[in-house]
Amino acid sequence: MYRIGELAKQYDINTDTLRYYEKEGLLVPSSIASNGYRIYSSADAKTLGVILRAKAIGFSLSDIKTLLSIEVDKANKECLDVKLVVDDKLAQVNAKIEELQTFQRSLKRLSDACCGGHESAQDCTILQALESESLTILSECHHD
Amino acid sequence: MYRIGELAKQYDINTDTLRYYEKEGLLVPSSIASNGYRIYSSADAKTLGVILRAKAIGFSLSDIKTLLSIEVDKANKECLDVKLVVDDKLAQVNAKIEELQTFQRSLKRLSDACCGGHESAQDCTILQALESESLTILSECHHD
DNA sequence: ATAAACCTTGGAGTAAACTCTAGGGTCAAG
DNA sequence: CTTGACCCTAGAGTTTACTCCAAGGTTTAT
Repeated sequence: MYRIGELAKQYDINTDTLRYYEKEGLLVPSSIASNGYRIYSSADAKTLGVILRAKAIGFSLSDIKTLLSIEVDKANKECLDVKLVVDDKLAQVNAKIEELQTFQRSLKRLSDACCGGHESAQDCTILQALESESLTILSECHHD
Repeated sequence: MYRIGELAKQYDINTDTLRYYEKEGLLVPSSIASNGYRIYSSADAKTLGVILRAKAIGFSLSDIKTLLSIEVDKANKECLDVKLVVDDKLAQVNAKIEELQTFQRSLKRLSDACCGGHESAQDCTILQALESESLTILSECHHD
């Protein structure tokens, strides 16, 4: 049994974070002492471990809430239910990566076209590209 | 010369966005009519074009502000100044991509290890991985 | 004269995941 | 009996880039 400060220290997080997780329904302490203090059981601590690990992998608190709801009703859930959450997240991550790679290509093309020297920025190709309506430097040429 | 609604329509954005850009110091209309209406010049419109293109590439409004401040003082700036902004952004994007690729690998390993079938989630490898303190499934084995 | 369409300001609301503050109660040690 | 460390609640603040709202002034057309 731990008080909020003990649990927070153990997992190196803020006590406010724990109160926040409670408000969000992620981790409700299993009991409240007569003085109003939150009391966390070892099972609560274990759940916190799951939350923190899932967060480290990149799940949002909302994803984690779904995962935990499956966890508590494991017996009546299928592997499929769990895998769907993971695969959905994977699709989101893949989409985000592709979006960023598009930015990356644009930036690289911009950077490569610029001498980056002590010449006046008056004729800088980067500024010209941003001023030009066609953004020729950035457009990928899919035609030959 | 355009009124706020005309300029917004021309670039297919909200008038509130223009007022927001003004508040942020990105695009201040070159004059105000006697009735208090904002009046945008063609130069203002051109600047808005730059802002919107830079945004499409992935620059934040704060990045764009830096870029614009260089732009207005081009003559006294060097290519280097411009390139530094772009390269800095490129480094941020690269870092973000790598972070996401780590998530991607973790998620893929999690997903691949799960049958995803109608079996009970009781023995689901994904849930087991999240419950396990070692996260063995997720850890990359750099040793042989 | 009046309605529609435009403009103004100031301020609130949105998502995400906390973090911090104010003001106060609880508990153990000296 | 008071000091310090801990706990409580409610609510505001953080970041980014807007979007929406209320309450009102202006312009244009009928």
